[in-house]
Amino acid sequence: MNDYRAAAGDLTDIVHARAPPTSEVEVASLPSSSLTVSWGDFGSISPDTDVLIGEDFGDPFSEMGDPLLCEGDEPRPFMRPLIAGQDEGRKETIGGPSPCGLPSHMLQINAAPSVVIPRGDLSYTTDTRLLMSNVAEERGNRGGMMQISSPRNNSGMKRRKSQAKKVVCIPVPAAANSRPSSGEVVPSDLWAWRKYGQKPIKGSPFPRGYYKCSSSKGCSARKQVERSRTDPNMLVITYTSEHNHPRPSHHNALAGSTRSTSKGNLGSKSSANGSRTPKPGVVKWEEQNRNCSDDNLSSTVTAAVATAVKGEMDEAKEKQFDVVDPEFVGVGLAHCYWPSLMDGLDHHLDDFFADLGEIEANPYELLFKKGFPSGDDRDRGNKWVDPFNPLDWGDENKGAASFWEAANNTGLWQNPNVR
DNA sequence: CGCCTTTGACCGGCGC
DNA sequence: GCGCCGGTCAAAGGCG
Repeated sequence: MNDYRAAAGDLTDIVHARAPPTSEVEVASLPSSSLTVSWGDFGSISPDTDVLIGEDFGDPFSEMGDPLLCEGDEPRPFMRPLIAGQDEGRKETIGGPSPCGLPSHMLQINAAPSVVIPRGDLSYTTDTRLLMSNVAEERGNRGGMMQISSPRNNSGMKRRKSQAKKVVCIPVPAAANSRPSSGEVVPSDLWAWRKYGQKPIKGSPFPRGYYKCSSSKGCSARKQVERSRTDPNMLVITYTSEHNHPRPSHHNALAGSTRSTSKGNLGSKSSANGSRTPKPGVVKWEEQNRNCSDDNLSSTVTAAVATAVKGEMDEAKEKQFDVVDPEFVGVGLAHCYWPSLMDGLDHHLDDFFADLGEIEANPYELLFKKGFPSGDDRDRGNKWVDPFNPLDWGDENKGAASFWEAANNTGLWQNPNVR
């Protein structure tokens, strides 16, 4: 049994562990009620159970309910904050079906230091040095029981700036993986972001993209998007600073958001790496409705905006990282809202996002695609589909279809405020 | 023309 | 003090 140590104390630090199908987690001492454990079904990330342990990612689930909490469900014990003096010693089993009965599952634990001690094949403490050493051992070893994604957070490394951060981990839309090293699709929220930099990150085969809010001049909101260094199927989005302006309306957001083109090869330096991606938001409704009958369409599920970050999937493959099933469709609350948006979609959008609140680092806002055009697809001029148009949910999207089938079967139309 | 991405340069924090 | 590294800037060029 490996004894992995999860350091805590930095918002940006997330321990991403791959657990065996069934593991037992014991709640250890609780210094506060800061621990929440949430089920999250993120689609076909892996056949195994994933475990996310980190400290205070900004608690993206806190106000909106758990994304996998089924409608009508009472908050489950593992979905509420654990309470000191009450939950110590309580054990939870990681594994088996998710609460909503969907096939794969991920358990995310937002943990304060020293509060979770997975048992069985998992073990966490807060010993930073051990974390570091195990990171080195485990990197690239998918056969291990777990992987730790970020060695950065430890008491020995100070943050440059004390900034509030929200970190969200989401699965990489599948077609981004199928896309050769040309680029990586980043699901977007409805803020408008302008990419202002990209840097290779030491220890990771994937670069990190830097984005500024372009909705309003002077807005200091930024986000960083990178792939998890240990699980290339995961995107880690780090939000810093707050928006100093209201959330843009849907259309405004799209208008000011990431540029894109349907041309696969522009012959420019930017196209040389194939990183430009179509922007679904600029596709007119009429086009979308036409496209939904296009069998060749690699359509989008929900992405309002897609931006591109140069990826290194080939390199990842060489390192034997898993590449997710191209049929993968991310599962987030946004999906669960679609049925209610079927009628008068435009009219309801404002309410929709108003309901979502102001939590920008929120998985519900993560808008996934139902497949992404490969370079060839883009060359053929295939359009991306507006996720806000339910008619764009074509049958060819098996991943989305399976999701919706499962969701229908399990009553997954959720109210994110149910908790 | 405005906004976008790309990308090399630059800057500052940090470890040695 | 030096080098590494992450984060940001800004020029260049493309797109609508």
